[in-house]
Amino acid sequence: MITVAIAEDHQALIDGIQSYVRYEEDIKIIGHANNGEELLKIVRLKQPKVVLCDIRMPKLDGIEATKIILKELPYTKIVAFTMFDQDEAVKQMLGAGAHGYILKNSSLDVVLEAIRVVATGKTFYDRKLHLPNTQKNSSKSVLSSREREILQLIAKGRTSHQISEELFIGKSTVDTHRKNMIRKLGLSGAGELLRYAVEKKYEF
Amino acid sequence: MITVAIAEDHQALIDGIQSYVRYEEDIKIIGHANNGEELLKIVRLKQPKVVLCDIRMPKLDGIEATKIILKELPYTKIVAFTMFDQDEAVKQMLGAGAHGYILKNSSLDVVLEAIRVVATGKTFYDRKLHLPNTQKNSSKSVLSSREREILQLIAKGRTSHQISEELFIGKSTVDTHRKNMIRKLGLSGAGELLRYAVEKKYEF
DNA sequence: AAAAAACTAGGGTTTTTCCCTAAAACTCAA
DNA sequence: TTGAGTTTTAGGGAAAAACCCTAGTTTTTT
Repeated sequence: MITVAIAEDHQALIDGIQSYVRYEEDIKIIGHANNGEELLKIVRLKQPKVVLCDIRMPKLDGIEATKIILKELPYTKIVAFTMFDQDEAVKQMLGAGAHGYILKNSSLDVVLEAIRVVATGKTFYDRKLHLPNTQKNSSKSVLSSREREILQLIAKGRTSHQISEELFIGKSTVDTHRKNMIRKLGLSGAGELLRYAVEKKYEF
Repeated sequence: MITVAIAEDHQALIDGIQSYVRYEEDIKIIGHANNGEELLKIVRLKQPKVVLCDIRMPKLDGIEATKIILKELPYTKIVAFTMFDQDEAVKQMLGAGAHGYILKNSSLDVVLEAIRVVATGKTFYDRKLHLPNTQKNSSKSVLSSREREILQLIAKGRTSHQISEELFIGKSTVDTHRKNMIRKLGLSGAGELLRYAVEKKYEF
């Protein structure tokens, strides 16, 4: 029997998972929390084999919670369950010691699979995830890494001139990158690119 | 029998809801989509009585989708189902004609309740929601309604010139509004305003 | 080694924003 | 109802930013 605790901001999703798991004979959900602090209490008390854990949570986020849990109870297996498919989020969560990483836009079957896999001591990464191998993926993306770097700054509302100063390159260079990105992405104008940049930060 | 379509970015949540609703005799989920465009197709084809709709979705957001659906099929009841408990999101969704608004951190029982209530023609607002007093809030807002209207268009990446044509006013007028908003919000430059506009649309 | 892609950049043109000023319309309270 | 304050409207010119064309250098891929 695999005992599981869920930490998840959205009660609706917890309810859904519980309903879905109810008739699985090998998995039992022994507790759930809506924030990181609650999760810690539950884990200390009930010592689940697997923790399913959102990254964005009130009070204590999933990354910090993971570190604390693994320090206190190193045999706990932790699966990150989140909407973020971003370099930083994945990197930090894995850095904290998570054993699996699945995305909320995957089906609940993937969740069950992940729980079963990490329970055996193996790791599990969502097939939709495209960035643990940071090297290869950067080349597959439409935008080059330099372009993405510049896009990050554009997303903050910076102008080409400001960006050129931050990156120690010429304004014209930033302009060129900007132009290329607009072309690659099929956009028209600086405004649309900025909009794209801000929205894509959260990986729609 | 209440027929329901779900539009939701996160497949995991759709699976959960479907599992949860399976044994409810009066509610039947006849389709689900992971983005706004898919939702439109399903709604046109199957004409559900109730649509459960996330705000943030790829391709077409919940607000735009709601407007389109209600124009084509005015008897459809739409419930916004989202993580955002923010003025702007609620206001816009209700402005688009939504009949209910529930939060993802409420339990799935609330979802069922909302579906049943709006199906009878009534409206349903999550108890956790704390801003239906639209009058007071809009006057309390820093920006005037015209300014917010323009900010909407700025958020789409439009230039002052484009906005002036859409609103049938002079470019200089849009410029002035833009300048006043930058001042009121304590920002510097068009880029930061655009960033603000895109982010604050859903108040992340 | 050649080809392709990425990164760099200058200079000139066009577009957009920014700034100052100001009038008409509307709002709300004295 | 008068008057002060706010909102919406707008012009013209200066400044800034973006856009376009071209092109050399470096890096990566084939």
